[in-house]
Amino acid sequence: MTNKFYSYKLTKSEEDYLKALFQLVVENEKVKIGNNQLAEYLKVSPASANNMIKKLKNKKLVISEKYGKLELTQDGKEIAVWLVRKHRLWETFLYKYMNFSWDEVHEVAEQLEHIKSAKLIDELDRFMDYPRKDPHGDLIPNEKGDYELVPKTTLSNLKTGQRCKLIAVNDSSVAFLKYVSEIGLALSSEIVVEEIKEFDKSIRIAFSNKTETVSKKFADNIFISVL
Amino acid sequence: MTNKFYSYKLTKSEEDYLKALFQLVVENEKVKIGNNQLAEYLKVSPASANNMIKKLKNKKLVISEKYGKLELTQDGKEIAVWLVRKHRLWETFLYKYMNFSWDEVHEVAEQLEHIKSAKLIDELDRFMDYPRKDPHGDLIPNEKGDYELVPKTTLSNLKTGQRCKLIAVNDSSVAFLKYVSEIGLALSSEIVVEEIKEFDKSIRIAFSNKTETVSKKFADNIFISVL
DNA sequence: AAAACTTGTTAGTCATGTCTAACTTTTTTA
DNA sequence: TAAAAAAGTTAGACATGACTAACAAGTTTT
Repeated sequence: MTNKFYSYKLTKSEEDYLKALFQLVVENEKVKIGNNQLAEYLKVSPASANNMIKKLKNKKLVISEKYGKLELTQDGKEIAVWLVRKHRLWETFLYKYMNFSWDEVHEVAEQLEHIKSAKLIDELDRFMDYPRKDPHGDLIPNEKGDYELVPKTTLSNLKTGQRCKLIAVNDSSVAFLKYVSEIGLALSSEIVVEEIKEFDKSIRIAFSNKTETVSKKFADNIFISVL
Repeated sequence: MTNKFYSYKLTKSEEDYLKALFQLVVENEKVKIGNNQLAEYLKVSPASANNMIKKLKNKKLVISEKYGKLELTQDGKEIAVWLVRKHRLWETFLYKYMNFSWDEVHEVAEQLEHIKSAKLIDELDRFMDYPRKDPHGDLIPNEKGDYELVPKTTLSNLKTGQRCKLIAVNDSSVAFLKYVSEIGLALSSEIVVEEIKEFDKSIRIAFSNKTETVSKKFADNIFISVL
């Protein structure tokens, strides 16, 4: 309750848009994020996104000029980080205590992140002994709102012969997460790039004594650190 | 997810109305619950309640004739019990693991009970080792939807000299719950009725080596079993 | 630089759920 | 039992947040 951001009294939708903007603008470090990209990301029409952006501009959480790129204000950014923190703490809780699998946590955490109670989040953090990473390998911002961006390279950026370690996955698609765990990849898996097919840039990778061929699209969503 | 009631795809509001109806019609065993009582309970206008009742009648969750009393169908009742189960499990979780006090649990549980995930509730139940009572002393319906009503007598029904044990409190007002814990009453407290004032039916009670005088309204919200 | 394409905006509609004000029906009470 | 009070209903307005369709502004392409 005694969280400065609750004075904004945002709706669930407004929160969704702020978090989406943060993930597009800040986490992906894209140069320019426009209205239509935001709409596509949130699976709404461009008109809906435009409409919401107006509201968030009135509330001084978003800045943009007409026909210009979208940006978050300092407050907008802080609220978004707070939402990311809540999302990741809930994911960790579901995974570690509620027996949820990798691919099940996201959907329920999307609901739980909108629960309004600063105390609940602080206590959840304490209860889990202040975890630093969520089940997908992403860093959890602390209670002061400090966030760190892991410089993320994707598997698709590697050359033949390189070795790497899986540090995170893009968690936005259940189908993708299912696929990842089905073929046996997990956090910290060591992967060797055996071959990159000229034709469609699909990649043959080796890990834990097996070999799999994955598409470029798949590899785009696997974040790794080069070994 | 694999809960039969999710096929109804109810909104948060629809769920609130169903739960309210259950608590008025079934738990309080009132003979007749009308539209305006429902409205008052939910703190909405009679028009709003009327509007929602129409929707729930279309969905075959509520039955009533024009100008007649309100009732839940079997499905309506089962959904409401499921909501009560979720609410009470979350209250228990907040109280036992998140260091929430008696008077803090209700508000947050009101939000948490709308989270859609049957798995989460089952796991939460398992995690807490299948608790039977919530922090206010109310019984938690099991996963099959069996619910038990504790025959509730209120403190205000006792005569001078009678002894009783506090088994539950009405959890609908934070101010009330705060008052209860401030004067030192808790679940299982033994109370003796020392005197009932003729003038306003206020009651002097003795418990844990102290004496307090409480109003009739207060005593109406304290549920006890006679010793 | 004009045409074509992409992106952003506006106008108008719809569903949900709230409200007030006015009206009708039922119940109470004098 | 007839008037008054209480309870229930309807009509119409509003806010939120989604949509489609049409249009305007920027960006490429040729």
